[in-house]
Amino acid sequence: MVDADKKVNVPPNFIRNIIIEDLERGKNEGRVHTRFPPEPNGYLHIGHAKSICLNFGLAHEFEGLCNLRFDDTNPLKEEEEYIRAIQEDVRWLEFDWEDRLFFASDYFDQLYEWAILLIKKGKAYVDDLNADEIREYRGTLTKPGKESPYRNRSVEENLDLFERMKAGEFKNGEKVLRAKIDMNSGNLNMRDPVMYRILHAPHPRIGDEWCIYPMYDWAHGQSDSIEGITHSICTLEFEDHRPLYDWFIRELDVHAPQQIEFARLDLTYTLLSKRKLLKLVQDKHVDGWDDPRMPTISGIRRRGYTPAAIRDFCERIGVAKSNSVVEISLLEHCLRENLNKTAPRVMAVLRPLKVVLTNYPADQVEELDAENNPEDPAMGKRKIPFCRELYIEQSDFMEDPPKKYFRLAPGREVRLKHAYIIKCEKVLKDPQSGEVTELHCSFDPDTRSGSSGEDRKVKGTLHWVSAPHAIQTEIRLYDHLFKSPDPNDVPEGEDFLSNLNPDSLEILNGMVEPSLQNAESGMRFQFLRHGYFCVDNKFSRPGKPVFNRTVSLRDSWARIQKNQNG
RNA sequence: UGGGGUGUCGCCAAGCGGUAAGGCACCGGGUUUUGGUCCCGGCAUUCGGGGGUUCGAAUCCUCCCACCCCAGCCA
Repeated sequence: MVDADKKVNVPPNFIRNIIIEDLERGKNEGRVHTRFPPEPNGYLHIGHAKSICLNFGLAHEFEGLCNLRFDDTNPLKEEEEYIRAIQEDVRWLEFDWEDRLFFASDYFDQLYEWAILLIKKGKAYVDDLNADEIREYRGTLTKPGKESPYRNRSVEENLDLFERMKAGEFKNGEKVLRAKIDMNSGNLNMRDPVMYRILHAPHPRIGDEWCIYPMYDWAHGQSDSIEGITHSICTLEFEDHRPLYDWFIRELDVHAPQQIEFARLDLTYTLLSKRKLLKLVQDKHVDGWDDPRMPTISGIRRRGYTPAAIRDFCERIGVAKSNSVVEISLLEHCLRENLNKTAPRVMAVLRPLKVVLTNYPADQVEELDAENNPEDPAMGKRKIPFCRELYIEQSDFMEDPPKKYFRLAPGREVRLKHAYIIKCEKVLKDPQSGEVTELHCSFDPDTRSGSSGEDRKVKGTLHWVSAPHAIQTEIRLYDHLFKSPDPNDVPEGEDFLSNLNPDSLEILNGMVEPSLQNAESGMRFQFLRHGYFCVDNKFSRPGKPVFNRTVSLRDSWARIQKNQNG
């Protein structure tokens, strides 16, 4: 039974429609079984999240199953570390493969037997051509290929040679096993594709057992078949490979999964190529795979993104076949929407400006009530200290303010959030630089929040912290890693590195309210009027949190200024 | 005429012969002790282009155009 509630919440897409049709026709005995098949050669990124959400989401929606399978057919590029990290990331996104963790390497024996079967059927042969020769013989996009001189060896000879390949009698590159299909096909994948290559290299998971390794094209479809996968969902570039996968399945006469291709995710201001992300890591342009500016799952996790926001995003972008580039603003919208409801509000001053309340008793400290989240009263209240000396944001004061500036200026009044209305009486400056160093203000004792005088209205409300109680904290402001919406859009002769945003990280020494003293790694907050921040899981120490800006709040004042300045 | 795909608002994306959903972005207005949130309103006479079929076409036919993928013993 398919849950009707689940159905209405999920927007329609063509893959879902295909599955619904299949189910109506009773295909696959009504089963839906998908899989997420990463290669453990790098960290997962937001593009993989789209595939994860699709595969696990569809399985969940139709009461089916989704496997996690590592396509570990190339020991030269794959590592144990990636296998570990990928599982952590999928789990963090809150998907569960239960006991169905598989590896293509689980199937190497079966694949080997099937290869022998194809040899016996005269559908595969051992080729002595080297890599360059194979390329030459393959022909070009517009020119048909030529048959290898070794193409018509006897079954017996092929069997013997293939066995000796496995036994380690030949060096890397000396021989390959190829499928015998059609050197004239317009589809290059059908021009006798390589099934096995010789690689005298240990496999990160199964060690030295093999010195011949199956190619992805030979391993992938059969792995899906073995697992009883009903819908093999993959990206567009494999569309051309489908006829080959179908050919193998037909020759082997085994369960046929249905491959369906969709367009991979592309995002503005970011790069989603494993190769390029690896380069950023290796060349130290970022602080590892989990740098908060990276689009990797581990990076955005460290940045403070929530699994719910990512899942919501993956649902909203839809699934289709046209190449598309999604604006990063949609991701940020999903994040803000989620964090708005869940993140407790606190006050933090990023760039402090001292304020002295001249008519407030020097030795007095008040404990004021502050709601933790106006969106959710159940989150309760906390106490914040208030006294004669405070810090406000430098940008919340201007000596000569422009029109529509609602903040503090000489002679003007503002409300301090959860506290009193204050009035700027005097501006102190550095005689040398002319820089504003301190403000002397008066406060109106009748206007305390929660008191009868609180309904007096002023234009602006500022956040603040009590100077003697505030905790000095490192605050890291992150921005897009690239300054161009399309990082690959560069002048002739340059590469994406020239589009790196030099201002993607700004480290500040801010002042935060005392309740944040013991905030634990990973905790998320809204810094009032600034944005959402989380406690960094790498640089924080007990009692000494470091905050990452996850995403800023929407800033309509910035927009007004921008429009005013043309 | 190498093969395989895709073209609906600035960005995604529904739609599958009955007269263009929705989200993001953007622009107005209201509420607000976050210039946040929330609320209300605006935003494609038109679906890559030309022909055709039909009472009726984004949806069917036809020709054309643009863009993406494929020549790894990578995945």
